[in-house]
Amino acid sequence: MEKKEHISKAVTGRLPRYYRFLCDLEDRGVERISSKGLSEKMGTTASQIRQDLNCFGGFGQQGYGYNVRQLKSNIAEILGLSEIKTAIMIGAGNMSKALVNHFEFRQKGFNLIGIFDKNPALSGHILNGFPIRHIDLLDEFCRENRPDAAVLCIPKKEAQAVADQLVRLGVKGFWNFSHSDLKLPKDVAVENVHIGDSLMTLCYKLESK
Amino acid sequence: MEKKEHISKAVTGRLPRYYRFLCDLEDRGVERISSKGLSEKMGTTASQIRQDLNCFGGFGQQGYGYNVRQLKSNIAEILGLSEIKTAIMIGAGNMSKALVNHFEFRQKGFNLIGIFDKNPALSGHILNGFPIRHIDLLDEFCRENRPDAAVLCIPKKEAQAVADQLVRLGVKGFWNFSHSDLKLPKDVAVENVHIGDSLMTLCYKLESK
DNA sequence: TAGATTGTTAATCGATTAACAATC
DNA sequence: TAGATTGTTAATCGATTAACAATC
Repeated sequence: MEKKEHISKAVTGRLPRYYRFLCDLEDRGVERISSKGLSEKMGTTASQIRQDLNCFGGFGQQGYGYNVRQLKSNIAEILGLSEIKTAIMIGAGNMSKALVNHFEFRQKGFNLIGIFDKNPALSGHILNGFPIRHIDLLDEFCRENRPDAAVLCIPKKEAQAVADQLVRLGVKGFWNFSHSDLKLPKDVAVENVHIGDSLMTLCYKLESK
Repeated sequence: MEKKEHISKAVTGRLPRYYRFLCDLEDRGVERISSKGLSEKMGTTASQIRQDLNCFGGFGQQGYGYNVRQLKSNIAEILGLSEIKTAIMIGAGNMSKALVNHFEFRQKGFNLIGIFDKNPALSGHILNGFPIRHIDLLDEFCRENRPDAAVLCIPKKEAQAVADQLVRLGVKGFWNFSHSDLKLPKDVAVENVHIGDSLMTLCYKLESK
């Protein structure tokens, strides 16, 4: 019932997965689910699910469980998915193509509004409806359009400099696919997708069996 | 000095990042580093670093710190990077292209040995030196080449079925880029790259500021 | 030797699980 | 009402941090 003051990273880190499973349940036409039922699907404990959700409010009903559609919408609200943010993409290589063509930014709370690349040969090309702009136009574009976030699909060496530039231009969040750890002001949000670390972890798991 | 019996997931999850920073230090010609020095670079505590490393052995020296090259090689050994494993890739879309062209599998402990796609039109095409094979040839190929792992770059709906097939064929590890959670036997290793979850997390971080 | 820094134990902190009264 | 299942508190477990003796 009571909203907690501070929510731990452990909890917020699990919210997207809850959301994903609730979307799935809704798609299958499931109307209600108990913490027990959901825990079995997700491979966690009912206790943890209830504990997690109650950080944000009492979304369930004793004797009934949780209404799938409602809980999904509650979590969407918590995640901020309904307040669509704007994002630009830096780099127009294969990773960018993969994201632009196969990834639903909108469903994850973002509206892609521009793509930039330093290669002049790409300028003017269209990526799934988006014209690629030269990186020199970044300043102007940002001043006019004030993007909330940037997706960095550029090499390691270029990432920090571009990120710094974007911070100066008011960008408040980074989705970082460059294989590097960025040093940025504390009020700037960063989500790293370190796929190299992920593959090494798989290597370790295979090794230790 | 003593190797621990069981290593927690929290610890092993940090190893790739240690490795990354040590590679970086080596590249810059740094010979030695103290836990304090490394902790400052990485934004952790010296205590945690020493604690983590001592799960696997006493790699440092009192009064000196750690030898960068040696520690890097120790961690590579722990991660199993030197025992190269074989991997195949399922799906030959943009994500696959991005990985094949820009990602160093070898450095992360894997040798890519084949790419498969269900689209016959792609069969025979070459991706960065790798011929794309039709998915119908998967069984035969696996029986002959016994890949250790598979990289799944296919849509959600197809992922589970292909994974099941591959498990039957002896594949022991999955690097999963499909936007789904796979249900697999416990002795099979899975590393999920849920980029959707990652972007939602960024959305949340932006929201809560 | 004196200074530095590890390896390791003990103390703290946080997260997960268990239990159960509240209540639909 | 009786059964089910939540919300929430208490107990357990694990992970991080602090401290310091060992030692290079």
